[in-house]
Amino acid sequence: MSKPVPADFWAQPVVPLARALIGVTLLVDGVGGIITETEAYDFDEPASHAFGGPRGRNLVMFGPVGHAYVYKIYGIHWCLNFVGGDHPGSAVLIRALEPTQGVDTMIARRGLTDPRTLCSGPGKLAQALAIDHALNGAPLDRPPFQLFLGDTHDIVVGPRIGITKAADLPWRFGLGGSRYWSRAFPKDG
DNA sequence: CCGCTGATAATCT
DNA sequence: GATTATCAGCGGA
Repeated sequence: MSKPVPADFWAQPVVPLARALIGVTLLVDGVGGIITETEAYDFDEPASHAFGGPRGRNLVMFGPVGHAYVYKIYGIHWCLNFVGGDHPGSAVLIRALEPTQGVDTMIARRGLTDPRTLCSGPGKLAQALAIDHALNGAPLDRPPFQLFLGDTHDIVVGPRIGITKAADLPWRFGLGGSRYWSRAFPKDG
C-alpha cells in the first residue's frame, strides 16, 4: 500500500528532491505510473527558467512549493515540472515514467502501442497524461494529481539533456536499470 | 541503438 | 531575428 508524499517533501533542496522523486508514482486523473527520470533546475543557474528572477512564464516557480509548473516548449510540446526546493524559483522537470495505470488511455492519447515510448520524454509524458496549460500552478496534493511514495531504488546520475547552458551539472536522475528513459545515461565511471 | 532534420510559436536579444 | 528543459520520421550502424 503506497502512501501519499508528505507536504514537507517539497521543501528539501531541489537536487535531492529530483533524486527523491525517482520511484514516486504520479497519476493525473488516475493515469500515470512510476517516475523513472527527472532533472533539477535551481533558481540561480542559467539553464533554469527562473534565472534572472521572477517574471513572465516563470512566476509559478516562485510561488508555493508542491505545485505544478507547466510550460510549452518549441511551440509544440508541454512539459511538467514540480515546484520545490529550499529557495524560491526551483523546480524538477519530470522527463519520463513507466506506465502502470490507464495504459489504454495513454495509448489512445499518444496514438502508439509501444509502452516503452508512451512516456519516455517530457513532451510525450505530458501528452499521455493530458497535461497542458490548464494545470499550470495546480497543487499536487489534490485531484487531478495523485503522488505516492515508492520503494528505494538504485539511482543513476548524468548531465541534463537538451540544454546549452550549465550543461555540465550532473542533475539528471534515473531509476537504475529502467527501460523507460528518454535516453540512456552515460556509462558510470 | 544513435544522429540528423523540420515543425512550430512563445520567449528572449 | 535568434533561441528553445522536444518529438516523429528517417537513414545508417
